[in-house]
Amino acid sequence: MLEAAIGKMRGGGYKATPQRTAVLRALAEEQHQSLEEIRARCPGVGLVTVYRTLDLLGELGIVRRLDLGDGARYEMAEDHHHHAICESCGDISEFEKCPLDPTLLPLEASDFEVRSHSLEVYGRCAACR
Amino acid sequence: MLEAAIGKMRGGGYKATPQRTAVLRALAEEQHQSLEEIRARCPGVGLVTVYRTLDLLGELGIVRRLDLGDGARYEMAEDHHHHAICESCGDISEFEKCPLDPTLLPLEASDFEVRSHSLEVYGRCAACR
DNA sequence: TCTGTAATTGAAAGAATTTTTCAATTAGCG
DNA sequence: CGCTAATTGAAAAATTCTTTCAATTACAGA
Repeated sequence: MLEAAIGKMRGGGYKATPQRTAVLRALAEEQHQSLEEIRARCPGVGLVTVYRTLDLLGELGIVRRLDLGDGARYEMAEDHHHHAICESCGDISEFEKCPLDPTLLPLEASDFEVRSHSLEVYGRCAACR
Repeated sequence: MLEAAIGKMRGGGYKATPQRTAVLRALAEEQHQSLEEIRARCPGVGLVTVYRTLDLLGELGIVRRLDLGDGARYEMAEDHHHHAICESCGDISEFEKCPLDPTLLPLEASDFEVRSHSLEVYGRCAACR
């Protein structure tokens, strides 16, 4: 999985530096991390490099940036999924099954070409009820 | 509409100051404004007061904060709607018809109590195609 | 394997955004 | 109309992200 990402970098003409792979490894350890959480997992890498690597991985489609109300978070893009955010404890969980009904999308009719979408569900998780 | 919001403020024990109503009026003029756009519409109101008013209106459910990738934006909560964001020109349009199929939501089964959701659709608008 | 070079790194400075502090002002109750 | 707790805003601080630039390094080609 990391190999695939590293290949994508090299394929794009970018160097696979130790710093970049360290950030990648950090991202692979847990989803939805804040910048400081990522930084804590790759202590040797400078702040600026982390930012730049996240940008690069974002452009390559390897990483996605989230903004769920409490600042920026980052996750490996991997498979299509959505987020369920508990308003009580802040826990973020993922679900794969996409509840979007494409036939209900009125946008194509209005000449808007849909490329992607993101869906966030807010509520209370099992533990908090 | 502004009256309703002002009533909600007073009902919550908050004062309806000229600054707060000025921010409300600014918000009513256009959806998805950045902080500076809002500020430009109520020049007499101090920066801190704008931030605090947006917080307050958010707590009261009158205003919603968005984060669509280019920093914070604010909109009157009003009716349930979603956003279509053009990746080319950045234009944000709204659509009311919710394409969520509730029967596909697998969350209730996992004891997650859904309270609300937000859906953003990314792509290219008619003008940019 | 070695070398040259363009890409990359990171410290420091800067910019942008949001929050805190606190003294002065004011909305609205009685 | 006066009192008081809530509100305001200027200044300073905190936080978050970006730019700059000299030093370092990955890796393509010899």
